[in-house]
Amino acid sequence: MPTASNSGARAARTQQHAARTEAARERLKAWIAERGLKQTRQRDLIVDSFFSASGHLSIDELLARVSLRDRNIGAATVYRTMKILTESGLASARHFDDGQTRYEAALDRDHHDHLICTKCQTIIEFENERIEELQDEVALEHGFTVTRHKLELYGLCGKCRAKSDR
Amino acid sequence: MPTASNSGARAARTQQHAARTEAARERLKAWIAERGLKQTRQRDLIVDSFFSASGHLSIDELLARVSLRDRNIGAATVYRTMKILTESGLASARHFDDGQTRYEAALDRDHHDHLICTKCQTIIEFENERIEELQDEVALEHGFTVTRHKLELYGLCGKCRAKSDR
DNA sequence: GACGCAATTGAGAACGATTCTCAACGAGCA
DNA sequence: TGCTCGTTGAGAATCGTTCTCAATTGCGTC
Ligand SMILES: [Zn+2]
Ligand SMILES: [Zn+2]
Ligand SMILES: [Zn+2]
Ligand SMILES: [Zn+2]
Repeated sequence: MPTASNSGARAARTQQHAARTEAARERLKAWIAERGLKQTRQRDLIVDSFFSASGHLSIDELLARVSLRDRNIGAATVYRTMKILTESGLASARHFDDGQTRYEAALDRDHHDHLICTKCQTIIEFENERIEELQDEVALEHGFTVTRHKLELYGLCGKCRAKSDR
Repeated sequence: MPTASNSGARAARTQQHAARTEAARERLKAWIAERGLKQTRQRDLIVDSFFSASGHLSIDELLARVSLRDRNIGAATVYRTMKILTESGLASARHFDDGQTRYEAALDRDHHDHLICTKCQTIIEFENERIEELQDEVALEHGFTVTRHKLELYGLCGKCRAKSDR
């Protein structure tokens, strides 16, 4: 039974990713056409690899996935494609404290912030409406108009703390 | 009268910086001695330049100040010295979204977060106890133990918004 | 004050992430 | 099918930062 429900969950996730990839490709196609750009085999492959993965991918990680399908795709193309995805609003770039830019799917996604385990690199997403409100209040008190913000909590996740407590 | 009060305020600030610089030098001396390191003319000059300035300095900005007093001090030495100040807890490194590390004095300073104007680069500091509490709550809900966090609000300050509204 | 040695320094090389350059290639359109 | 440009891959270039190394200099010891 656990096996069945696990594979069921996995199948659902896969299907969800497939739908998401599909939608992303549609939107990108339109965005690209609007500006007289071109759809290429490389871009399709990169976009596919990106949306069929989950989480917060670095260029290296994405390139690794892409290379499995076509080892001739260069890093520059991956950088260029992610820039396009970011500009079109389909992905968003995040700069955590590990030195490299990470990208996450932004398609129909709400705003959220992150909890990051400094030991195992697990990233957990959260939304807290009250914090968002307080941020606006703080900004207002200082005469600021906030256009974006970054809230990252770094620490140890439950598993890693358990290990280090031992 | 405004001139007098301005110069008075300036004098008070200068004096405050002088006291701060003094205290920092004391502490650094002890910290350095404890580990068998050495006090050098270059370090003294850099530490002096750093603490007598205010705000969030980049290495470039600090090096510029340092160079006014001794044009032979190399960038590597500034990097090395700021690393020591950071490790000793006298300064803290911040990574805003402009690509370079910025340092601020951390001597007897409470935790605070930042509001950053993306137009004129003004940085305003704030503390909000309620936000800090909510962060801990969020972390707890996810089984995390937070060791540090980053909260940065990017937007336009009052002045810059007024200009762009025109 | 001189001595010895480890710590420090400055200059430039090396680094890692990212962007740029450029010649070859290939989408999209007539 | 042929043209025109946008795109590609590889390597050079860039930028902030760290490393390397030979020369220098604190600083405890005599
Ligand atoms: Zn963890
Ligand atoms: Zn996320
Ligand atoms: Zn401003
Ligand atoms: Zn600050």
